[in-house]
Amino acid sequence: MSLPDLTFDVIDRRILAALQDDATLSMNEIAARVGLSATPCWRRIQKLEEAGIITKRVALLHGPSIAAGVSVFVSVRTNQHTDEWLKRFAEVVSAMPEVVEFYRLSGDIDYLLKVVVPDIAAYDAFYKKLVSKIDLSDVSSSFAMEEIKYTTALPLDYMKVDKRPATSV
Amino acid sequence: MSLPDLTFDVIDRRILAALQDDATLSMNEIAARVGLSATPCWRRIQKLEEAGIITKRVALLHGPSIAAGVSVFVSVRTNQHTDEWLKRFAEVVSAMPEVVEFYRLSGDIDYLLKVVVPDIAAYDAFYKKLVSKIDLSDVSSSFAMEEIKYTTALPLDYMKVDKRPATSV
DNA sequence: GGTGAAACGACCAGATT
DNA sequence: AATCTGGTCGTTTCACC
Repeated sequence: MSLPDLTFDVIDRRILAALQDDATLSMNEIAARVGLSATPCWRRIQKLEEAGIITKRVALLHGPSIAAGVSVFVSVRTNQHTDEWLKRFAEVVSAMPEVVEFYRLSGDIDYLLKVVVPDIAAYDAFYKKLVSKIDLSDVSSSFAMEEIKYTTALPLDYMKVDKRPATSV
Repeated sequence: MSLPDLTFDVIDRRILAALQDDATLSMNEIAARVGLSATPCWRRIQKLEEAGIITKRVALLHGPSIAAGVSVFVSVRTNQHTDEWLKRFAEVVSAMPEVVEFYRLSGDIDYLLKVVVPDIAAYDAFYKKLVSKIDLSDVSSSFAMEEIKYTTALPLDYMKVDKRPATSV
């Protein structure tokens, strides 16, 4: 789903950058940071939310502290390709809380899952649960030995920015 | 980095669940939801932040609207394994804003990157930039055709929970 | 753990540049 | 469009029970 094509200016981009990094900033802090006063800044943020550009605000947790410190990437290949099977597969997998990301891919791997568990034993249990629920022809797992980078901040560098006297959003 | 082992009770878990899902909830809303009044609830959240369990609060954006709608998974195999090379690799890749996740893996693939770009052409440019910066023996890319699930919410199901008196409802 | 209250920030309206 | 001012309302935060 792609939304109505909007145009942004530099200020909008700065606002998004700030909020992507820290959603606890007060209106005054954001306003100061982007070079605006509080009110127009607030209005812009309202619009960005209404337009669905800002989708939600969430707290991020430290995995290891809550027994969710091990990430596993699961590659799935299948020979089943009916709509029926696919629908069920998507539902079953999406419902599992350990699965934090789930994509259909191009290339020789059909699906990729990112799974978060406390340890290898728990992954084994997860794996068994998974394969018991659906028929998968080929599943292969890789453990993340090290998380070198993880960010929820999308690159804003590709945003088309209107140089205009700010008729934005 | 794993933090001092704390014990949680059911209330803490509920608080984390709420905040993982929606960080805009007011103290009163959270308090009501977890069965507590605002102040003790606020104190718990303070502690969870101080302890580093809650790491940050961020806004999530709608990728397609900001020209960041295409995810690519990049598998890297290398024969270089010196600390020197590795350090440089980690630095160079981490500094690229298109790279939103970056792991060292077990198994036959050494590194996995999740890269976000606006389109295939931009990925091609990214790829060229990447390989120009560091020597990589084997790089293979898969495009996400469909994002079936993406959540920043870690599973709380594995948290060890103290059944202690701890609470009144 | 709870209560009450002061301090603060969000939100909105009106007037102005 | 942006800014400023003012005022209300809800929230956060803290001293105290």
